[in-house]
Amino acid sequence: MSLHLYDTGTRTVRPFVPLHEGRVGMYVCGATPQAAPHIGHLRSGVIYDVLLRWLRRSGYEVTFVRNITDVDDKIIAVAAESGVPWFAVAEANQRIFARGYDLLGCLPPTVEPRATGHVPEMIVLIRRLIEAGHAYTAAGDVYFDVRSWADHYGELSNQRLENMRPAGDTPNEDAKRDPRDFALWKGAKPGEPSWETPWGEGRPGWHLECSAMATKYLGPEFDIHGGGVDLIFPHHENERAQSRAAGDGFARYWLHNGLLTVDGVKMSKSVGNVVTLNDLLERARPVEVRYYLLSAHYRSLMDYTDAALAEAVSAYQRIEGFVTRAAEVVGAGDPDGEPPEAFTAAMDDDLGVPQALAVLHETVRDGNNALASGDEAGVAGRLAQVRAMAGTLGLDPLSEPWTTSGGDDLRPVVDALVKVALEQRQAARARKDYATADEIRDGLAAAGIVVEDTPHGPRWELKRP
RNA sequence: GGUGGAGUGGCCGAGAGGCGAGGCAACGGCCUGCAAAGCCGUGUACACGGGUUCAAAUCCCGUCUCCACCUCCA
Repeated sequence: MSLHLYDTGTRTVRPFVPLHEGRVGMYVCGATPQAAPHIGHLRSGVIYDVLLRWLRRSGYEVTFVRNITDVDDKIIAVAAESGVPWFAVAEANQRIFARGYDLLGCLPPTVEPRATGHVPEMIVLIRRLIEAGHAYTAAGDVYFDVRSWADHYGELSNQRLENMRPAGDTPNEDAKRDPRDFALWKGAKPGEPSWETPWGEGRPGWHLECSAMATKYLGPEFDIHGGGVDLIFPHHENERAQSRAAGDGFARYWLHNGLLTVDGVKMSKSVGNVVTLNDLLERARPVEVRYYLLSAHYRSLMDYTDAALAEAVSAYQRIEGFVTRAAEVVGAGDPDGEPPEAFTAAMDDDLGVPQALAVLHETVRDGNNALASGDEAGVAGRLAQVRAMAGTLGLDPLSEPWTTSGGDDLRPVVDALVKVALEQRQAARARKDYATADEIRDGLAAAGIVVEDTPHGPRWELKRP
């Protein structure tokens, strides 16, 4: 079976066939950096990172575009409140987003375009829409005329025009031909950032930028467009309307990830239940947070609790424990081996990461059995499979960025010291002086070193916080 | 009112007509001087009520509860 993906546009899982053989163009709606990211944003980042890795592993050359909406109403509002320029608000928060993605092991996009850098492309798109009769100017703004596209408007979100409420995206509602028309371009207001256009000074409407940037970097028609389910309407519906009304094919597959709630409620500032990456990092390492964010299917609603995160930590450490012990016996081996067929089948089935993780855990169990029975060929085989699977998900304990942790240079030094102590402990054990043996182990434990006895002799690890 | 989704064992969480995904926790056992890690075993799980079927968590009808979106959203 080849890759199948759920497409919001058709509301079915269908075979993925790229527009150009061997190549994939993928656009994901990234951040509006009006504030620091919460874990919902990061879940989205990790999900599309896994899709990117899986596409590449499947042999596609992927162009991955993730935008930054660096000017919008909220950024302007935050700027006004805090007395900081709007671009400083966007820039500062953008950096925190980038750090969060990096910390969780997300590969960088091919290009990360910003709305403010693409005003010329937006102007061209607006002109095309006006010429085609799908947009008009009114009261200094430019609007998309939804009734001129009535046969198609609502196709993505499966809604009918007559059931839609007014857009309410401008103080000039009366100037619109239809209350459901949405702004392509907003006329300048005093004190707000603006750019010059043939229709006057102003700034982009929210949806226009994504159409302009996606087609600039991926062409008029491209393969995948992703984002959170909350973007289906109006954002993606409007993007689709603009681009298709202008004559572009636009996205062929629409993917939407489920949201992440906290104690059953969507995160929002007004509820005061926003959980940030830093909150999670007090309870788990970044790779464990990543494992947690992948533990539910990408389209499922996920409810965050501290207990669920703690379970993910234990589950990940089971994988890590096997990989570490196996590598000590047979060496790290090749990180890019072939994953088992069941894993590939799970991933091909609309990115069935939870099932893929089940295959991974089963392989870990087999590997642990091989380890216990001294079957080194078995260990090496399982280790290669586990690393291939984990690596595909960005979770391989022996691959970047999870290998290098602080103080690694000191590891050989500590190892030599611990070995001396362990030799003394072994000697004590040999003469059945268990009081002394346990004293040595307790002493090491107090220094943060955990000792385990294995068939191959004692081994040690730094105790995890 | 419109649209979409969810309810699965103590917990998380897949699956979508027929062998009990997987993990976490718990209990029993094995291994161990003890421990840790690991392994083996232990569960009459599918919101409720009907129906279809040889067979339903899965399909159909009805009901309840919850969530999201319907122009701020990932």
